[in-house]
Amino acid sequence: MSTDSTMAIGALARATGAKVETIRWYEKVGLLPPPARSTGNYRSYGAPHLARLSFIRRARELGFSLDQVRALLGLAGQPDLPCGAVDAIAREHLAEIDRKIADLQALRGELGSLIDQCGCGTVSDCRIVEALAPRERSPAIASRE
Amino acid sequence: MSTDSTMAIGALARATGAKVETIRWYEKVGLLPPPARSTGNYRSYGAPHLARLSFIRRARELGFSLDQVRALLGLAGQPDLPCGAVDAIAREHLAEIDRKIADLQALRGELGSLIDQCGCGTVSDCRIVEALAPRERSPAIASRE
DNA sequence: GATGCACCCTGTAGCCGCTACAGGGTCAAT
DNA sequence: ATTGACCCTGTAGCGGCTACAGGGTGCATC
Repeated sequence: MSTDSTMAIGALARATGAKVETIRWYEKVGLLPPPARSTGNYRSYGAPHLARLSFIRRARELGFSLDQVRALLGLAGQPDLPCGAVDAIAREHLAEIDRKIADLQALRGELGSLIDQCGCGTVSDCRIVEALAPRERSPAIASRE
Repeated sequence: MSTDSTMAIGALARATGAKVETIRWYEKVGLLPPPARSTGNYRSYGAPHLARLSFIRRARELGFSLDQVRALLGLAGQPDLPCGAVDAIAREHLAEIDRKIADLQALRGELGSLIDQCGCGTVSDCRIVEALAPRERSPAIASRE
């Protein structure tokens, strides 16, 4: 049949949206198994590689770390286990996302109110600089060397 | 007077909450000017350094990049300029924070609904794995090699 | 058969913002 | 004299790639 679905690294990259260098790097760090090589020493990928790399890409898009991806891949290969472990990884990641959102929102609030207070005169009476640099270069402190 | 406010690197670290290595690194990348040295070649910091490092720390806490901090420090040293440039840096940073928040919230939504759909049976019918790995290891694709 | 071009290979260095050593020197107190 | 806390320089590592340099391969075209 003509469905001899092997491809070189560039085709795999196009099929998954990953960059060629990224694929090689995933191989180096053990996320993708080393594929067979052609006569000219080219990497030759089949459908399982495509599936695995797609998995990795999707998990990365969801923000999982490579260590988490590794764990998920390990679990995905054992379909008879209860999926509590998968759930735990996902929930932990969700909690971290929530933490990051909260941090950024706090930041946003602080920064936003600083910007709102800026009357846009000169730097010397800019609230932003003032809030950052308490008395820097003011005679009271800076001149005492 | 006893207010000879020079200090070694450790004291500066304690005063600002930065780590000693971080301070040396800031010097290396040009954020902090190289201070005077004591007889034993110890760095000797004064009040201007303290103020400058405090500025850096606060800006970093607000999430500015080191390049942005550099720009802000440059502007802060010229008090007679209009503060529009400061404002611009801050607004750009704010916009980026907003972008990150939006990205994370989208992520959170996706991941949250995946987790909600997990009936917590076995891995093989886990929605999370399923969503990540479309048909990986299923006979339809994986076995065709 | 020579040329061109797209693709592939390995290996190394760089990005950000630190952090963590290793292997020494200095200083004050005991 | 010795301890111990501090300081110094220099290098390597983190995550997750990205970007070269300097070559080899494979196929089409003249």
